[in-house]
Amino acid sequence: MKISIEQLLEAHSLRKTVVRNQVLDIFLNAREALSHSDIESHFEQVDRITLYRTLKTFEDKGLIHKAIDGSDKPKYALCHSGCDEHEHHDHHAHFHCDDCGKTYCLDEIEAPAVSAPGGFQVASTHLVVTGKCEQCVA
Amino acid sequence: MKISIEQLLEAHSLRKTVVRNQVLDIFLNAREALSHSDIESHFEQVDRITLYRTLKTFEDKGLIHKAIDGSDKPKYALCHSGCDEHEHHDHHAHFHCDDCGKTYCLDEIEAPAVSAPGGFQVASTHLVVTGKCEQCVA
DNA sequence: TACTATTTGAATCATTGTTGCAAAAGTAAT
DNA sequence: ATTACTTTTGCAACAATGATTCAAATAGTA
Repeated sequence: MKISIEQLLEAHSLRKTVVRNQVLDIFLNAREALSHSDIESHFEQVDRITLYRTLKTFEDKGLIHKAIDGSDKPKYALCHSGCDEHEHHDHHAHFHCDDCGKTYCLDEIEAPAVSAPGGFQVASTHLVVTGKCEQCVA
Repeated sequence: MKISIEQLLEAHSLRKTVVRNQVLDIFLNAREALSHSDIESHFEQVDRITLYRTLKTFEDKGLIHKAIDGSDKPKYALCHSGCDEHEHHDHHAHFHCDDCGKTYCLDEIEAPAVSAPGGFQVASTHLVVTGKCEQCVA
């Protein structure tokens, strides 16, 4: 059973627009996290700025999350569920391939809880794993 | 007992220049990881490009390491020891303050070993902790 | 259909980062 | 100290990323 794009937008109280539909479609068909330019190259023509704003909106509303991978440019991936306007609940690790540069969500691996040294107040932890992905190992 | 800047450069077979001395001095006196612009603002006038190259050289040679903190701009901190041209040995976590944006090395906390899913070949792991730092909690 | 709020696209600007080349500075040998 | 050689620096030019402002287009609703 597949979640429709329209349902996703509606569930997060976002208007259904052409750009948002297209961007969500790209995310739904992607197996790795996507950077701004990754998404841009899926389009024949889009306004870069609109894309920035769309990504920001999606992140704010809890449809996608930033995949911290240690690279210079931010990448995004779909949230699974339970994320909304008020809080993200993605605590899985992310894998970054040193060869091809792609980033994958490792949904099975949780970032460990950490007790920070005195004075520091911990809000969340992120685990980044680097190495070679399936394609690049072969 | 203090390690001199000259010794540091010599140990990593780097020429002693004015810019490198100044940049190293800044790192030695910093308690948090520094971004390119952080360092730039310590100078009265430097060439931005020279700074980029200096940081790259220092990282390549194992004097500093990139502190992955989930922010958009890379930050760097001094390596403690044991890092050289061929390999970095910094496996400690990094703390990123959501308020002030500063990033600190958590030398006591190690990134956990991880067994990635089939096909993925793990090279290294990084642990990023976010929250509020001492100053911002107070 | 008409009204209102949101979204989009275009222009403009700021920041970050790279590359090529000539001048300057460091290193080593005479 | 002077010379010769290599590395580093500074400058110019360029590319990519990202934010802001404003008017036109579009979505949602009465």
